[in-house]
Amino acid sequence: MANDLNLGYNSRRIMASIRASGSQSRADLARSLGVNPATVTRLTTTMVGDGLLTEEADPRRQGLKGYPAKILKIEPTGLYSAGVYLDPDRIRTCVINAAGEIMANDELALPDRSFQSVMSAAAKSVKEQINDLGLDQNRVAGCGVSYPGQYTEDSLRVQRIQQFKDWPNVSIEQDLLKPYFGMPVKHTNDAKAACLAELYHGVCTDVEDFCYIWLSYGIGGGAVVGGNPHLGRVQGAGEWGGLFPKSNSRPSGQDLFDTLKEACVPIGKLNDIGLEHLKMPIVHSWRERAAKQIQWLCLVIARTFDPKTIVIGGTLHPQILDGFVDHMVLVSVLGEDYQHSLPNIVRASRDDLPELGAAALPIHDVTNPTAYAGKANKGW
Amino acid sequence: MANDLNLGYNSRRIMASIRASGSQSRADLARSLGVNPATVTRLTTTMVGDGLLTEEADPRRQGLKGYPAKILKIEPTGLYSAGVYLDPDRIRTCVINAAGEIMANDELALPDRSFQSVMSAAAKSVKEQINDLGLDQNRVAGCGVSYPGQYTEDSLRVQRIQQFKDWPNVSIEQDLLKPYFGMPVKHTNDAKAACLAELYHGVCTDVEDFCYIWLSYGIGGGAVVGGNPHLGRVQGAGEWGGLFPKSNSRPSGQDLFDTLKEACVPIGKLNDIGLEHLKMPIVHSWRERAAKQIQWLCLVIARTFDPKTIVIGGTLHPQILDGFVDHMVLVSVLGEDYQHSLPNIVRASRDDLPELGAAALPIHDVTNPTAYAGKANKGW
DNA sequence: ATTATTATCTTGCATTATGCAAATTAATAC
DNA sequence: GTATTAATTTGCATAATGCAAGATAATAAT
Repeated sequence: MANDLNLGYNSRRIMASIRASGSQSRADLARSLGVNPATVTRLTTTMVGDGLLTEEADPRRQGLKGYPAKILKIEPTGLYSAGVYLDPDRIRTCVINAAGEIMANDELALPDRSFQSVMSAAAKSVKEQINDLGLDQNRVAGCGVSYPGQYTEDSLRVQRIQQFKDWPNVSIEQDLLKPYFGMPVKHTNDAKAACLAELYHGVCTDVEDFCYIWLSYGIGGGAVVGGNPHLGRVQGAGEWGGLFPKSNSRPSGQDLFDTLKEACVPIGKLNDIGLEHLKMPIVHSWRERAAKQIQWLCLVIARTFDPKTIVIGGTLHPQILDGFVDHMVLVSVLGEDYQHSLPNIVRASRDDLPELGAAALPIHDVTNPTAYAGKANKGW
Repeated sequence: MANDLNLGYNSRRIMASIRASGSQSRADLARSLGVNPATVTRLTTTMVGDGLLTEEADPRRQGLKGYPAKILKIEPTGLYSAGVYLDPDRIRTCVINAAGEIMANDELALPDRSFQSVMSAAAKSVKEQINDLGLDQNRVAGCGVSYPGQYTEDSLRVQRIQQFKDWPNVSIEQDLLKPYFGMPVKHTNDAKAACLAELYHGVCTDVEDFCYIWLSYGIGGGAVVGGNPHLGRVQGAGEWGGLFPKSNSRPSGQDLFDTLKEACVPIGKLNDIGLEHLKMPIVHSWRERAAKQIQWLCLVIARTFDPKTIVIGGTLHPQILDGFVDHMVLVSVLGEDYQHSLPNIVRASRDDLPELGAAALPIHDVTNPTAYAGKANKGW
């Protein structure tokens, strides 16, 4: 399957419903999706046969009348996906299963920054993992690639990433990447990948509309509308960083980095920030100021996208990110004139592994109803 | 038809394609929609038979080889829709055809502000127009209702409008309005209705993703994502007004109104602003300041939704709105650190008739693919 | 003038996905 | 042991589409 795996629209809706609402009986699925029970039976029997779903007894249905429902759950071993995260100075790779569990992962130094070297090294690592795990390549949905940085606008609809300026323009249409990996490859930036990680394996599996605030060296993010990542005209949707002009202080990791440097507290990189730094007054006041800026950003998000949930995550020290969420939870009014209750503001759960979101990209392509690109003959 | 009119998914896609790209041959439709020519033939023949589409000779195809294509256009008389706009002190109603032409309209004073009186009066006016035009009720898709104001959050998902505080909570689910009109009724606020007017009969018929800045007494707006209005958690998506705290000066009609009042230039209502006011220095400086605020808003929109187009419209004096657009066109850089070209920023074309957008609501429901709610069995 | 070429449109047949209704199944309730 | 109940399955009908061959109406070539 996988590469020949071509799930129909309602099969994808079944996958989405189980991911969002958990394991369900066929009857439940039929009710919630508004399709005939017979249809669910037919679709799920092939899906169970293909190893995508598993049947098990319903523990909750003890003592009730009627035919005991058989519960359908997503079979972790039914589908796998590979993920690659490209740091400026290293490559992280992984293979995940359908449950979002890391089956294997690896970290390697960048050979050099040429497109060929980077992609060859990444592909080699991924292929090794698939081999070592003894996976059938047909069960691997594809490989996702993510990287830090925003997109720059070019002629045509081609994008380029700042960290790798000498790369050929990697377009979504012309697949430059597939030759390296020998399977479908999709790519996006780290923040948008983090979005997908939460949508598929994190705190937003049951949320149709949410926004993600991704705090790393820069301030990135993304928006999911109707269960689908919304990218925008120049792939700039949800790139909140631009709301904080670089000439001012801003709630970014680079800003904290610079603040520490000015205060003569030398750190090599963001990850070097430890508990001893968090206790420092200068960091404390930075966190207080940044929290207020994040609050303003949440207000802007609430007034633009008005999402159900706002997720905060990134590579900043977890305690700093936790602090931002705590700040928002303590706030009773989001901002001036904001008459509503706060949207649900939560901490990201899968921002520790940036390659996980990348790996979710092919899964999305293969199993999400909104990504369905088959013949369009919806209903009658 | 109409009330029994139940267009399938691909039939709706055909309507959408013709609306967006203009009259097309069946072959063009088949190519652009990615469906078989035979399918287009079958669907369009019934649609022509139902009077939704008309066939005509293709003038451009003179002198070319091959079977001369027959061009399909939307038949204006194939579908009608009624619209109601509720001002705080008057009711405006209209009936439009499928081409968005006003077939009849009316303006009446509010009898009183009770729900019953307002709805009865509006329904009576609409029914009279349908009768006078001699329309088959089955050709009327329904009635749309719009009104100024934002939604307030209530328990459950019920909304209420400030101007009509004593109204029963009008939910989208439980249809309180249908009994008055005897046909399907949908409602939304004036800004979101204006969005639809541009999407169906204005400057955004070919734009999948756009944002609308609606300037009236207040600052409203909306966002269309993937050809569908995005509403948000508390129907607050695109309500940009909240980005300008009321404690400060803001680019709203009320703010201009107050500015004039302070300068001892008494006007009764927004519509009283005439050319003589536009020449005044105080208005000039207000416009300059407001234009900068609108520019900032465009920057925020570009950094959140990143839409293809931003539409500016409303009930402010047209020259003021034109001025905002002109300001944006002259600006070469949208804002600090904004590296991209500007989104397309245009003047609304259908903001003169607020009831028009309301009338587009039922048309959207009946003909838009994204609003298709039939059995979900998209493709194989 | 006739034939070839071309592109659009249409029709017959096969296929896919689904709904409906009746039948089957496995539990509890009486 | 029989009735009731709810989930699931199966047989049959139906809707929507694709494919391929054919019909149609124009221009181009001979």
